[in-house]
Amino acid sequence: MDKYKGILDNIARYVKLSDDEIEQFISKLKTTRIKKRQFVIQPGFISDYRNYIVEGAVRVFYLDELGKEHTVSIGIEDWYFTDFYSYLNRSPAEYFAEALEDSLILQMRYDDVEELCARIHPLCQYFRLYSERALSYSLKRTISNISKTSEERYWEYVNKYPQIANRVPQYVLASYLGISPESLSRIRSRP
Amino acid sequence: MDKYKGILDNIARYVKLSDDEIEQFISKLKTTRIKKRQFVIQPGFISDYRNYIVEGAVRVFYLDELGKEHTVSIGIEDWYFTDFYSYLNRSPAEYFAEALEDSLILQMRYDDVEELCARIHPLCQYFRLYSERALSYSLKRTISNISKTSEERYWEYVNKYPQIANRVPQYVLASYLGISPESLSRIRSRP
DNA sequence: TTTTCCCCTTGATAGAGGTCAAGCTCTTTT
DNA sequence: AAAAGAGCTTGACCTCTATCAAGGGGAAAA
Repeated sequence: MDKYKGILDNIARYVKLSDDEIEQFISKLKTTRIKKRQFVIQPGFISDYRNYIVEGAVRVFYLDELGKEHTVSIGIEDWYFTDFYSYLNRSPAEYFAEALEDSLILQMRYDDVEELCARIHPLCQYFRLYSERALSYSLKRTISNISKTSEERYWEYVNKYPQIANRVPQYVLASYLGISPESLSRIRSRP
Repeated sequence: MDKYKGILDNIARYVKLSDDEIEQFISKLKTTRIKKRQFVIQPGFISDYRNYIVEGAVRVFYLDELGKEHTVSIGIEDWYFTDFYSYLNRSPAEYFAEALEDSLILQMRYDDVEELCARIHPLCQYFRLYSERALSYSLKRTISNISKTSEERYWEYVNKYPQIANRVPQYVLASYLGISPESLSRIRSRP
Protein backbone atom coordinates (compact mmCIF):
# COMPACT_ATOMS: atom_id res chain seq x y z
CA MET A 1 0.00 0.00 0.00
CA ASP A 2 1.14 3.51 -0.83
CA LYS A 3 1.81 5.90 2.00
CA TYR A 4 1.20 8.87 -0.33
CA LYS A 5 -2.27 7.79 -1.41
CA GLY A 6 -4.07 9.54 1.44
CA ILE A 7 -2.51 12.93 1.01
CA LEU A 8 -2.78 12.83 -2.79
CA ASP A 9 -6.44 11.90 -2.57
CA ASN A 10 -6.93 14.74 -0.14
CA ILE A 11 -5.35 17.18 -2.60
CA ALA A 12 -7.34 15.73 -5.49
CA ARG A 13 -10.53 16.57 -3.65
CA TYR A 14 -9.66 20.24 -4.14
CA VAL A 15 -7.40 20.59 -7.18
CA LYS A 16 -5.86 18.68 -10.07
CA LEU A 17 -2.08 18.36 -10.09
CA SER A 18 -0.03 17.14 -13.06
CA ASP A 19 2.18 14.09 -12.65
CA ASP A 20 5.19 16.33 -12.63
CA GLU A 21 3.74 18.55 -9.93
CA ILE A 22 2.88 15.49 -7.85
CA GLU A 23 6.46 14.34 -8.25
CA GLN A 24 7.82 17.68 -7.05
CA PHE A 25 5.49 17.72 -4.11
CA ILE A 26 6.23 14.18 -3.01
CA SER A 27 9.97 14.78 -3.27
CA LYS A 28 9.66 17.25 -0.39
CA LEU A 29 7.79 14.93 1.95
CA LYS A 30 9.72 13.46 4.82
CA THR A 31 8.35 10.24 6.23
CA THR A 32 8.62 9.81 9.99
CA ARG A 33 7.57 7.05 12.34
CA ILE A 34 6.70 8.01 15.88
CA LYS A 35 6.05 5.88 18.90
CA LYS A 36 3.15 6.27 21.29
CA ARG A 37 3.85 9.03 23.84
CA GLN A 38 6.65 10.45 21.71
CA PHE A 39 6.73 14.23 21.16
CA VAL A 40 6.87 15.64 17.65
CA ILE A 41 6.72 19.27 18.74
CA GLN A 42 7.94 20.73 22.02
CA PRO A 43 7.77 24.24 23.49
CA GLY A 44 10.90 26.25 22.83
CA PHE A 45 11.70 24.55 19.55
CA ILE A 46 10.43 25.94 16.25
CA SER A 47 7.73 23.80 14.68
CA ASP A 48 9.43 23.47 11.31
CA TYR A 49 6.93 21.17 9.72
CA ARG A 50 3.36 20.89 8.64
CA ASN A 51 2.55 17.27 9.48
CA TYR A 52 0.10 14.94 7.79
CA ILE A 53 -1.05 11.78 9.56
CA VAL A 54 -0.93 8.68 7.36
CA GLU A 55 -1.60 6.27 10.17
CA GLY A 56 -2.13 6.75 13.89
CA ALA A 57 -3.31 9.54 16.16
CA VAL A 58 -1.67 12.71 17.45
CA ARG A 59 -2.78 15.46 19.75
CA VAL A 60 -1.49 19.01 20.13
CA PHE A 61 -1.74 20.48 23.59
CA TYR A 62 -0.76 23.42 25.72
CA LEU A 63 0.65 22.99 29.22
CA ASP A 64 -0.29 25.95 31.39
CA GLU A 65 1.58 27.48 34.33
CA LEU A 66 -0.34 25.25 36.72
CA GLY A 67 0.69 22.13 34.88
CA LYS A 68 -2.71 21.52 33.32
CA GLU A 69 -3.06 20.29 29.76
CA HIS A 70 -5.35 21.94 27.21
CA THR A 71 -5.76 20.13 23.93
CA VAL A 72 -5.70 22.25 20.79
CA SER A 73 -6.36 19.49 18.31
CA ILE A 74 -6.82 15.75 18.08
CA GLY A 75 -5.92 14.24 14.73
CA ILE A 76 -6.18 10.80 13.19
CA GLU A 77 -5.63 9.51 9.65
CA ASP A 78 -5.88 12.20 6.94
CA TRP A 79 -5.49 15.15 9.33
CA TYR A 80 -2.83 17.79 9.45
CA PHE A 81 -1.29 19.11 12.62
CA THR A 82 1.39 21.55 13.72
CA ASP A 83 1.87 24.46 16.08
CA PHE A 84 0.53 26.80 13.44
CA TYR A 85 1.64 30.02 15.04
CA SER A 86 5.19 28.76 15.52
CA TYR A 87 5.24 27.27 12.03
CA LEU A 88 4.09 30.47 10.33
CA ASN A 89 6.19 32.90 12.32
CA ARG A 90 9.31 30.82 12.75
CA SER A 91 8.98 31.42 16.48
CA PRO A 92 9.45 28.95 19.34
CA ALA A 93 6.52 26.57 19.75
CA GLU A 94 4.16 26.96 22.68
CA TYR A 95 2.54 23.59 22.31
CA PHE A 96 3.42 19.94 22.51
CA ALA A 97 2.45 17.49 19.80
CA GLU A 98 2.31 13.97 21.18
CA ALA A 99 1.57 10.66 19.51
CA LEU A 100 -1.41 8.97 21.08
CA GLU A 101 -0.58 5.80 19.16
CA ASP A 102 2.35 4.55 17.12
CA SER A 103 1.98 6.69 14.02
CA LEU A 104 3.28 7.32 10.55
CA ILE A 105 3.41 10.95 9.45
CA LEU A 106 4.50 12.96 6.43
CA GLN A 107 6.37 16.16 7.19
CA MET A 108 6.65 19.24 5.00
CA ARG A 109 9.14 21.98 5.79
CA TYR A 110 7.88 25.55 5.90
CA ASP A 111 10.44 26.69 3.33
CA ASP A 112 9.56 23.87 0.99
CA VAL A 113 5.84 24.51 1.23
CA GLU A 114 6.34 28.20 0.55
CA GLU A 115 8.64 27.52 -2.34
CA LEU A 116 6.23 25.01 -3.86
CA CYS A 117 3.25 27.29 -3.36
CA ALA A 118 5.09 30.15 -5.04
CA ARG A 119 5.86 27.95 -8.03
CA ILE A 120 2.84 25.67 -8.35
CA HIS A 121 -0.42 27.56 -8.57
CA PRO A 122 -2.74 24.57 -7.99
CA LEU A 123 -0.88 23.63 -4.85
CA CYS A 124 -1.31 27.16 -3.56
CA GLN A 125 -5.01 26.81 -4.32
CA TYR A 126 -5.10 23.58 -2.36
CA PHE A 127 -3.60 25.06 0.77
CA ARG A 128 -5.77 28.14 0.44
CA LEU A 129 -8.97 26.14 0.17
CA TYR A 130 -7.86 23.80 2.90
CA SER A 131 -7.06 26.53 5.40
CA GLU A 132 -10.20 28.50 4.60
CA ARG A 133 -12.19 25.41 5.40
CA ALA A 134 -10.18 24.78 8.56
CA LEU A 135 -10.82 28.37 9.58
CA SER A 136 -14.57 27.99 9.20
CA TYR A 137 -14.48 24.90 11.42
CA SER A 138 -12.32 26.61 13.99
CA LEU A 139 -14.85 29.45 14.21
CA LYS A 140 -17.61 26.92 14.76
CA ARG A 141 -15.64 25.45 17.63
CA THR A 142 -15.23 28.91 19.10
CA ILE A 143 -18.98 29.51 19.06
CA SER A 144 -19.54 26.12 20.60
CA ASN A 145 -17.08 26.94 23.37
CA ILE A 146 -18.68 30.24 24.28
CA SER A 147 -22.32 29.32 23.80
CA LYS A 148 -22.82 25.71 24.88
CA THR A 149 -22.67 23.83 28.14
CA SER A 150 -20.06 21.18 28.81
CA GLU A 151 -22.65 18.49 28.32
CA GLU A 152 -23.76 19.88 24.97
CA ARG A 153 -20.18 20.20 23.75
CA TYR A 154 -19.46 16.62 24.69
CA TRP A 155 -22.40 15.12 22.84
CA GLU A 156 -21.82 17.40 19.89
CA TYR A 157 -18.28 16.06 19.64
CA VAL A 158 -19.33 12.44 20.03
CA ASN A 159 -21.89 12.85 17.27
CA LYS A 160 -19.48 14.61 14.98
CA TYR A 161 -16.41 12.45 15.56
CA PRO A 162 -17.62 9.13 17.02
CA GLN A 163 -14.56 7.25 15.79
CA ILE A 164 -12.19 9.69 17.49
CA ALA A 165 -14.17 9.84 20.72
CA ASN A 166 -13.88 6.08 21.07
CA ARG A 167 -10.23 6.01 20.18
CA VAL A 168 -8.59 8.55 22.48
CA PRO A 169 -8.39 8.61 26.29
CA GLN A 170 -11.19 10.45 28.03
CA TYR A 171 -8.91 12.93 29.74
CA VAL A 172 -7.67 14.04 26.31
CA LEU A 173 -11.18 14.60 25.10
CA ALA A 174 -11.98 16.47 28.31
CA SER A 175 -9.04 18.80 27.85
CA TYR A 176 -10.08 19.38 24.23
CA LEU A 177 -13.58 20.36 25.31
CA GLY A 178 -12.45 22.52 28.21
CA ILE A 179 -13.88 20.22 30.88
CA SER A 180 -12.17 18.54 33.83
CA PRO A 181 -11.79 14.76 33.52
CA GLU A 182 -13.98 14.30 36.59
CA SER A 183 -16.80 16.35 35.14
CA LEU A 184 -16.64 14.53 31.84
CA SER A 185 -16.90 11.24 33.67
CA ARG A 186 -20.04 12.52 35.43
CA ILE A 187 -21.53 13.82 32.19
CA ARG A 188 -21.12 10.41 30.60
CA SER A 189 -22.78 8.65 33.51
CA ARG A 190 -25.84 10.90 33.48
CA PRO A 191 -29.08 9.06 32.58
CA MET B 1 -8.92 59.83 -0.23
CA ASP B 2 -8.95 56.45 -1.87
CA LYS B 3 -11.29 53.81 -0.51
CA TYR B 4 -9.12 51.08 -2.05
CA LYS B 5 -5.91 52.13 -0.34
CA GLY B 6 -6.47 50.04 2.78
CA ILE B 7 -7.16 46.75 1.08
CA LEU B 8 -4.37 47.23 -1.46
CA ASP B 9 -1.91 47.99 1.31
CA ASN B 10 -3.13 44.90 3.11
CA ILE B 11 -2.47 42.78 0.02
CA ALA B 12 0.91 44.44 -0.56
CA ARG B 13 2.00 43.29 2.87
CA TYR B 14 1.84 39.73 1.58
CA VAL B 15 2.30 39.76 -2.20
CA LYS B 16 3.10 42.00 -5.16
CA LEU B 17 0.36 42.48 -7.74
CA SER B 18 0.86 44.05 -11.16
CA ASP B 19 -1.14 47.14 -12.09
CA ASP B 20 -3.25 45.03 -14.37
CA GLU B 21 -3.98 42.50 -11.64
CA ILE B 22 -4.89 45.29 -9.24
CA GLU B 23 -7.25 46.61 -11.87
CA GLN B 24 -8.95 43.26 -12.28
CA PHE B 25 -9.27 42.81 -8.56
CA ILE B 26 -10.71 46.25 -7.95
CA SER B 27 -13.23 45.84 -10.75
CA LYS B 28 -14.87 43.09 -8.71
CA LEU B 29 -15.21 45.09 -5.53
CA LYS B 30 -18.66 46.34 -4.63
CA THR B 31 -18.76 49.35 -2.37
CA THR B 32 -21.56 49.41 0.19
CA ARG B 33 -22.50 51.88 2.88
CA ILE B 34 -24.27 50.55 5.93
CA LYS B 35 -25.96 52.35 8.77
CA LYS B 36 -25.47 51.61 12.43
CA ARG B 37 -27.59 48.63 13.52
CA GLN B 38 -28.12 47.55 9.92
CA PHE B 39 -27.68 43.84 9.10
CA VAL B 40 -25.30 42.80 6.34
CA ILE B 41 -25.80 39.08 6.87
CA GLN B 42 -28.87 37.35 8.25
CA PRO B 43 -29.62 33.69 9.07
CA GLY B 44 -31.37 31.90 6.26
CA PHE B 45 -29.76 33.93 3.51
CA ILE B 46 -26.52 32.84 1.89
CA SER B 47 -23.57 34.99 2.81
CA ASP B 48 -22.50 35.73 -0.75
CA TYR B 49 -19.68 38.08 0.05
CA ARG B 50 -16.38 38.33 1.77
CA ASN B 51 -16.50 41.81 3.27
CA TYR B 52 -13.64 44.20 3.96
CA ILE B 53 -14.15 47.12 6.32
CA VAL B 54 -12.85 50.43 4.96
CA GLU B 55 -14.38 52.53 7.69
CA GLY B 56 -16.54 51.65 10.68
CA ALA B 57 -17.12 48.61 12.86
CA VAL B 58 -19.06 45.40 12.34
CA ARG B 59 -19.74 42.37 14.49
CA VAL B 60 -20.80 38.87 13.52
CA PHE B 61 -22.93 37.05 16.05
CA TYR B 62 -25.00 33.96 16.63
CA LEU B 63 -28.43 34.11 18.22
CA ASP B 64 -29.14 30.91 20.14
CA GLU B 65 -32.44 29.17 20.83
CA LEU B 66 -32.80 31.06 24.10
CA GLY B 67 -32.40 34.40 22.36
CA LYS B 68 -28.89 35.04 23.62
CA GLU B 69 -26.23 36.59 21.44
CA HIS B 70 -22.75 35.12 21.00
CA THR B 71 -20.26 37.23 19.10
CA VAL B 72 -18.08 35.40 16.59
CA SER B 73 -16.00 38.38 15.54
CA ILE B 74 -15.63 42.09 16.04
CA GLY B 75 -14.06 43.96 13.15
CA ILE B 76 -12.95 47.53 12.56
CA GLU B 77 -10.96 49.19 9.77
CA ASP B 78 -8.80 46.78 7.73
CA TRP B 79 -10.63 43.63 8.91
CA TYR B 80 -12.54 41.08 6.90
CA PHE B 81 -15.79 39.52 7.99
CA THR B 82 -18.39 37.09 6.69
CA ASP B 83 -20.25 33.99 7.78
CA PHE B 84 -17.36 31.88 6.56
CA TYR B 85 -19.15 28.56 6.63
CA SER B 86 -22.09 29.90 4.68
CA TYR B 87 -19.79 31.72 2.29
CA LEU B 88 -17.67 28.67 1.53
CA ASN B 89 -20.46 26.14 1.28
CA ARG B 90 -23.10 28.29 -0.35
CA SER B 91 -25.40 27.31 2.50
CA PRO B 92 -27.81 29.51 4.49
CA ALA B 93 -26.05 31.70 7.02
CA GLU B 94 -26.35 30.93 10.72
CA TYR B 95 -25.05 34.25 11.89
CA PHE B 96 -25.96 37.90 11.79
CA ALA B 97 -23.49 40.57 10.73
CA GLU B 98 -24.48 43.93 12.17
CA ALA B 99 -22.93 47.36 11.81
CA LEU B 100 -21.89 48.76 15.17
CA GLU B 101 -21.32 52.14 13.52
CA ASP B 102 -22.10 53.69 10.16
CA SER B 103 -19.63 51.86 7.96
CA LEU B 104 -18.14 51.63 4.51
CA ILE B 105 -17.35 48.13 3.28
CA LEU B 106 -15.98 46.47 0.14
CA GLN B 107 -17.75 43.30 -0.91
CA MET B 108 -16.32 40.44 -2.98
CA ARG B 109 -18.55 37.75 -4.37
CA TYR B 110 -17.55 34.14 -3.77
CA ASP B 111 -17.63 33.36 -7.50
CA ASP B 112 -15.50 36.37 -8.32
CA VAL B 113 -12.91 35.56 -5.65
CA GLU B 114 -12.66 31.97 -6.83
CA GLU B 115 -12.37 33.03 -10.43
CA LEU B 116 -9.68 35.58 -9.61
CA CYS B 117 -7.76 33.15 -7.43
CA ALA B 118 -7.83 30.55 -10.18
CA ARG B 119 -6.44 33.05 -12.65
CA ILE B 120 -4.11 35.23 -10.57
CA HIS B 121 -1.53 33.25 -8.69
CA PRO B 122 -0.35 36.07 -6.36
CA LEU B 123 -3.91 36.76 -5.29
CA CYS B 124 -4.34 33.12 -4.42
CA GLN B 125 -1.14 33.39 -2.39
CA TYR B 126 -2.54 36.41 -0.61
CA PHE B 127 -5.73 34.68 0.48
CA ARG B 128 -3.82 31.57 1.43
CA LEU B 129 -1.38 33.45 3.63
CA TYR B 130 -4.15 35.55 5.07
CA SER B 131 -6.35 32.62 6.04
CA GLU B 132 -3.44 30.63 7.42
CA ARG B 133 -2.66 33.53 9.68
CA ALA B 134 -6.32 33.92 10.63
CA LEU B 135 -6.42 30.23 11.45
CA SER B 136 -3.44 30.49 13.79
CA TYR B 137 -5.16 33.36 15.63
CA SER B 138 -8.42 31.47 15.83
CA LEU B 139 -6.64 28.54 17.46
CA LYS B 140 -5.10 30.88 20.00
CA ARG B 141 -8.55 32.15 20.85
CA THR B 142 -9.75 28.58 21.30
CA ILE B 143 -6.97 27.85 23.78
CA SER B 144 -7.77 31.05 25.61
CA ASN B 145 -11.42 30.06 25.84
CA ILE B 146 -10.77 26.62 27.26
CA SER B 147 -7.83 27.43 29.52
CA LYS B 148 -8.37 30.89 31.01
CA THR B 149 -10.79 32.47 33.43
CA SER B 150 -13.24 35.16 32.37
CA GLU B 151 -11.11 37.78 34.04
CA GLU B 152 -7.95 36.65 32.27
CA ARG B 153 -9.70 36.59 28.92
CA TYR B 154 -11.01 40.10 29.42
CA TRP B 155 -7.65 41.65 30.26
CA GLU B 156 -5.96 39.69 27.50
CA TYR B 157 -8.40 41.18 25.03
CA VAL B 158 -8.05 44.70 26.38
CA ASN B 159 -4.27 44.46 26.12
CA LYS B 160 -4.38 43.03 22.63
CA TYR B 161 -7.08 45.25 21.16
CA PRO B 162 -7.35 48.36 23.36
CA GLN B 163 -8.78 50.47 20.57
CA ILE B 164 -11.58 47.97 19.91
CA ALA B 165 -12.36 47.43 23.58
CA ASN B 166 -12.95 51.14 23.99
CA ARG B 167 -15.00 51.46 20.85
CA VAL B 168 -17.65 48.77 21.13
CA PRO B 169 -20.41 48.34 23.73
CA GLN B 170 -19.51 46.23 26.72
CA TYR B 171 -22.23 43.69 26.15
CA VAL B 172 -20.75 42.97 22.72
CA LEU B 173 -17.34 42.38 24.22
CA ALA B 174 -18.91 40.19 26.90
CA SER B 175 -20.63 38.02 24.32
CA TYR B 176 -17.36 37.76 22.38
CA LEU B 177 -15.52 36.55 25.46
CA GLY B 178 -18.27 34.17 26.55
CA ILE B 179 -19.14 36.13 29.68
CA SER B 180 -22.47 37.57 30.83
CA PRO B 181 -22.70 41.39 30.69
CA GLU B 182 -23.24 41.48 34.45
CA SER B 183 -20.12 39.45 35.14
CA LEU B 184 -18.04 41.61 32.82
CA SER B 185 -19.24 44.68 34.64
CA ARG B 186 -18.14 43.13 37.93
CA ILE B 187 -14.77 42.09 36.51
CA ARG B 188 -14.11 45.67 35.40
CA SER B 189 -14.98 47.05 38.82
CA ARG B 190 -12.66 44.71 40.68
CA PRO B 191 -9.76 46.48 42.46
C1' DT C 1 2.22 -14.03 38.84
C1' DT C 2 2.89 -9.98 41.09
C1' DT C 3 3.72 -5.22 40.85
C1' DT C 4 3.27 -0.90 38.86
C1' DC C 5 1.21 2.53 36.30
C1' DC C 6 -2.43 4.65 33.82
C1' DC C 7 -6.93 5.93 33.54
C1' DC C 8 -11.56 6.24 35.10
C1' DT C 9 -14.98 6.78 38.74
C1' DT C 10 -17.20 8.56 42.87
C1' DG C 11 -17.86 11.58 46.97
C1' DA C 12 -17.52 16.00 49.42
C1' DT C 13 -16.74 20.82 49.15
C1' DA C 14 -16.05 25.46 47.50
C1' DG C 15 -16.09 29.09 44.26
C1' DA C 16 -16.82 31.32 39.80
C1' DG C 17 -20.03 32.99 37.18
C1' DG C 18 -24.99 32.83 35.45
C1' DT C 19 -29.75 34.43 36.28
C1' DC C 20 -33.32 37.45 37.83
C1' DA C 21 -34.61 41.93 39.19
C1' DA C 22 -34.31 46.75 39.95
C1' DG C 23 -32.44 51.22 39.25
C1' DC C 24 -29.53 54.65 37.01
C1' DT C 25 -27.52 57.52 33.18
C1' DC C 26 -27.23 59.11 28.76
C1' DT C 27 -28.87 59.32 24.14
C1' DT C 28 -32.40 59.35 20.78
C1' DT C 29 -37.05 59.97 19.43
C1' DT C 30 -41.50 62.11 19.53
C1' DA D 1 -39.72 68.91 27.18
C1' DA D 2 -41.28 64.50 27.83
C1' DA D 3 -40.97 59.77 26.73
C1' DA D 4 -38.67 55.83 25.26
C1' DG D 5 -34.78 53.06 24.56
C1' DA D 6 -30.10 51.43 25.05
C1' DG D 7 -26.42 50.25 27.91
C1' DC D 8 -24.20 49.80 32.44
C1' DT D 9 -24.26 48.71 37.37
C1' DT D 10 -25.47 46.46 41.69
C1' DG D 11 -27.66 43.07 44.85
C1' DA D 12 -29.42 38.47 46.01
C1' DC D 13 -29.49 33.93 44.93
C1' DC D 14 -28.40 29.57 42.90
C1' DT D 15 -26.30 26.25 39.78
C1' DC D 16 -22.73 24.23 37.44
C1' DT D 17 -18.32 22.62 37.41
C1' DA D 18 -13.55 22.72 39.25
C1' DT D 19 -10.89 20.92 42.94
C1' DC D 20 -9.24 17.73 46.35
C1' DA D 21 -9.15 13.10 47.83
C1' DA D 22 -9.68 8.23 47.73
C1' DG D 23 -10.40 3.92 45.56
C1' DG D 24 -10.83 0.47 41.73
C1' DG D 25 -9.99 -1.96 37.25
C1' DG D 26 -7.24 -3.28 33.60
C1' DA D 27 -3.08 -3.25 30.89
C1' DA D 28 1.78 -3.27 30.78
C1' DA D 29 6.03 -4.25 32.93
C1' DA D 30 8.96 -6.85 35.92
